[in-house]
Amino acid sequence: MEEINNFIKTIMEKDLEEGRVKQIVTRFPPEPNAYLHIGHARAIVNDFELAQAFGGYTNLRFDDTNPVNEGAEYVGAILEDLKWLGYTPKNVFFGSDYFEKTYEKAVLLIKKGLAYVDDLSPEETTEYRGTLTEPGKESPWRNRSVEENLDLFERMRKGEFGNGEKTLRAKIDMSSSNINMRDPVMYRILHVPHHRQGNKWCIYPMYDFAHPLQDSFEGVTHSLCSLEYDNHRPLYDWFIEKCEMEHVPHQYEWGRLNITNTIMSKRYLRQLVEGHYVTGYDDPRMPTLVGLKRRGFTAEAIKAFILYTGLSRINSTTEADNLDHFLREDQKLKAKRPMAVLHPLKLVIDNYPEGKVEYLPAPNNVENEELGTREIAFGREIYIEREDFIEVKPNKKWKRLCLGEEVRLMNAYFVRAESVEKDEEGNIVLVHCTYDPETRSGNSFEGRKPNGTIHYVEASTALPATFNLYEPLIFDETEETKGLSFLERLNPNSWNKCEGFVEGSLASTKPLDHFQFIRNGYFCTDKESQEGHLVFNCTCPLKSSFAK
RNA sequence: UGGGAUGUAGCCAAGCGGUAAGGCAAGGGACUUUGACUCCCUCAUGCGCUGGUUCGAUCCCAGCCAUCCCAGCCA
Repeated sequence: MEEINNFIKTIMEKDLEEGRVKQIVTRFPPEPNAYLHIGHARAIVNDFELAQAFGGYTNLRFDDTNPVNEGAEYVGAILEDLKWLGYTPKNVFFGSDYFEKTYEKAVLLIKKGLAYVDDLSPEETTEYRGTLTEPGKESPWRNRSVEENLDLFERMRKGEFGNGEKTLRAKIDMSSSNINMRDPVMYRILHVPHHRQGNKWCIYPMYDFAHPLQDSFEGVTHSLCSLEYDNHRPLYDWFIEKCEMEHVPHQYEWGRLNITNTIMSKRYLRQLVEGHYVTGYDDPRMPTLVGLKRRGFTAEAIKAFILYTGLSRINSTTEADNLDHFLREDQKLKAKRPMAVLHPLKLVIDNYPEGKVEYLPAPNNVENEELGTREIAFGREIYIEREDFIEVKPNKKWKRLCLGEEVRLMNAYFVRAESVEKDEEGNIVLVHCTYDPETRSGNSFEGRKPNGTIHYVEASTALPATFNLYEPLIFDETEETKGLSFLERLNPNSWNKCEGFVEGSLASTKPLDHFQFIRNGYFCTDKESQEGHLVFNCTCPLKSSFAK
C-alpha cells in the first residue's frame, strides 16, 4: 500500500532521515470496553501501514487502566477484528502489565517533589481547578513533605483509604491556561477488581500519566492519537521528562473520521444494542467492523477506503458513497456473479419443450476469467425480476422486457414477450414468451439487437432464498431533526426482507463467501440453510440508474 | 469573553514562494450478453475574509471571521 501519503508519513520520513529515530514503532491502544468500528479502523490502518512502510512495527496495547467498564470479552473481540483486518501486532501488551513500573515512577515524582497526595474531595478538586477563564487555586495539601507523601501514597496502595478519599497529583501549575496542567490527577483510588489484575490494586493510574510511560516502556516512537489529545501533549511531554524516561516517544494527533448519517460513539452504539434496536454489535446495520463484515464489506475494501481517504488534522465527515466505492472496487474482480431474483415474476417460454432443462456455460465473472465458469440451468419456466417487465414500453430508454420486444436472458437466449396473465386485481402473474434457439449464448448471433439484457433463474432448479437487504442505520441530519436525540433521528427502515430465488449453483455456497448478485449488489452469505433454504445478508452499494 | 487546533470545490484531500494533484459525488457522451464495468469530456481565474511583504502568495506577516477541543478521581 505505497499510496499512503499524509503528514504523519512526512514526519516519520524526516525523523528517520535526520536520525532522530532508528526504527518506526507505533501502537494501537484501544480501551477494552467497546467493539471496534470504522472510526477505529482509521487508527489501526494508519498505525500499522505507516510502521510497515518504513520497516517498523506496531504493538497492540490494551489501555486498561480503568477497570470499571473493561472486560475480557472486549479483548477477544478486538483481537478478532484486528485479525480480520489482516494485521498482526508485533506484541500484544496490556497497560495493566506496567502497573508496578508505573507506580515506581510515581514514587520518583514524589521524591523529586513533583507529586503530592491530595485530600480534596472530587467536588473540591473541580472547584479548585478554576474555569476556562479563571486560574485555579492550590490545594491546601499541595506542600506536604516528601516523607509524608511517600507514606500516604504507600498507604493508598495498601487500601487504607476509600474511593475518592485521596488522589496523587502532579505538582505543575494551578494557573496554567492549559487546564490539563493544573495539577492533574495521576492516581485515583478504586476498590474495583481489574479484569487481569484481580484485587491486586486499588489505585489506578490515569490515562495522562500511564499512557506516556507505557509508550516509553515499549519503545514507541510515534504515538498517534486523535485531535482531542492535542491539549494533553504538554502533559505527555512533562511526564516523560520528569519521570526521566530513557526512551522519549512523541505524540502526534490527527482528526477523527466520521461518516454522514451514521453514529460512531461508543455510548450510542451501546444504547442501540442494549435497547434492542439492533440484534447486537454485529448487526449488519452497525458501523462496527463485525457489522460491516456481516453486511458484506471486506477488510481490503475498508483498508483501501481508509488509505485513499487520507488523513489530516481536521475532524472530517466523509460521505458513505466513498466507502461503498471501495467495496465495489475491491470486489470488481474478486466476486463471483451468480444470478438471483429478489422479486420473482414467472415467465413461460411456450415454444420451449416441456420438461426439458438444459445447462449453459456462464462465466463467474466476465471481467476475470480466472474465476472460471459454471453451468446454469435454462428451461421452459423461469423467474425474472418483477421490475424487469412492463407491458408497454414507457420510453426508448427502457432496456428490459416489454410486450412485443425481445430481450437477451443473460448467458442464454433471446426471448420475446407475447402476452400476460393477470389476477382479479389486475396484477401480472405470468408472462408468456417465445424464444429463438438461434440466439443461444455463445453462438455469436448478430442478426438482431435485443432490447437489453436481463437476468433470470430457471424455475425447477432454483433455490428459494431469503434476502435481507441491509443498509447502514441512518440517522437523519436535517434541519428539522437538529435538536432531536440520536434515537429520535434513527431511521428504522434500514433493511428489507424479500423472498426470491437463486440459481441452483449456489447450493454449495459457504458461509461468508462473497458474491455480487448480478444487478442486485454485493452480499455475504449467512447461510442459515434451513433445509436447503438460503438466507443472504446483502448490502447494495451498486450505483446505477438501474438500481434507481 | 482563557488556551489550543483547524479553515483548499457538494464530500475527502495534496500542494507549503513560481502561477490549484488525485479520489468520491455530479453532469454529458461512447461502448457493453448486468443501464454495472471500462473509456472519453465537463466540474475552484480560485485556496475563510481584509490588508501587508514580494517581480510573483494558497504558501510569509498582521488583523479579523468561522468551526472544533479543554473546566472526569473517563480514555
